Amino acid sequence: MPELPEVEVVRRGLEPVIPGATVTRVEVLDARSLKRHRGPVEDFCDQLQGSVLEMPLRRGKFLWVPLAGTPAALVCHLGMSGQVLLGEENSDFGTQLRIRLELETRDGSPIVVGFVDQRIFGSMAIDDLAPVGDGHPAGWGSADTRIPRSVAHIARDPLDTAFDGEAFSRRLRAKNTEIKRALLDQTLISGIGNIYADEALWATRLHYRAPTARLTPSKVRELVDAVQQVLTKALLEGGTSFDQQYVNVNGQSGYFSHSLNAYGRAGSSCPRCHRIMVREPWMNRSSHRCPGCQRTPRSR
DNA sequence: AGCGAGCCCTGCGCGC
DNA sequence: TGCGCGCAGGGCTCGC
Repeated sequence: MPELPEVEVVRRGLEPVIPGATVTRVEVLDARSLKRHRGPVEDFCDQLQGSVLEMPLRRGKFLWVPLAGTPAALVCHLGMSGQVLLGEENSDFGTQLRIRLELETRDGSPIVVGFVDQRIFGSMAIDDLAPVGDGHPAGWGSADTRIPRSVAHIARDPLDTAFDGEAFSRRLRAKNTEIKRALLDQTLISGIGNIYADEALWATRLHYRAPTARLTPSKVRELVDAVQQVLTKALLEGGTSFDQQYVNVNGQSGYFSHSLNAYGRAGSSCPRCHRIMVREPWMNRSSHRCPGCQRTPRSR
């Protein structure tokens, strides 16, 4: 479940059960899901085993859970197809289960966390926590001002209370690149992926190749507003799911796919101007736009 | 600095 | 039925 709303849905699902829980057993079924863990599999297991978990935090698409009384956290990225599922001792998480954690919650009940990942682009890791530079909470979820080393380069996301829209605008307009590239640059603004980039660009009538240097401050403000709106709405609807691949911690799909205006709508008419929308190859992926209201920018 | 390509992977739906 | 192809919501590294 890759973009910000989907990851936040997962974080919220973990919120009621994770804080205060003790890890009683760690099972790594596929070591490839630890590719970002610096160290051997045993080291990951040993560090987690017996740890008490704190409130999960999220910045952009990264999720982490500080380990109580230590300067370390369990870091999780879902990649393209990762899921974090809650279950019981006898729950069947299927053949794509990569990591299994048995916990005892703070009220003493047993619970199992399954990390399921079809494509194994996602990962779990134990990583060191270091203070963020600005003194604000490091992410969404708790007041903790420490961030995992491997997440420190990720910019604050547009739903973060410490997100600085003016600073983003300045950095964006100073760049010599195209707007969709910039929206997907997680070191500039985080949490946005292919779906919500296409949605925000449609909402503001911008072509994905529009040069960032030509955007006015007010256009950037409009774009940031659109991004915040689409992420917030998607979150309220439980995220975007096209299939069983993208689900919350209970395996349920979100409803936002019904609200998409651009992504996946090639061949359908634009909800605004009724021209037929197109899908175009872009950066080994796809971009969706309306040829009527998102005109090709003049060449530089 | 920015960009394109390639890589990490599995599985689905499609056309032949 | 089977095969090959293109496709999929991410991120990182490399060489130019």
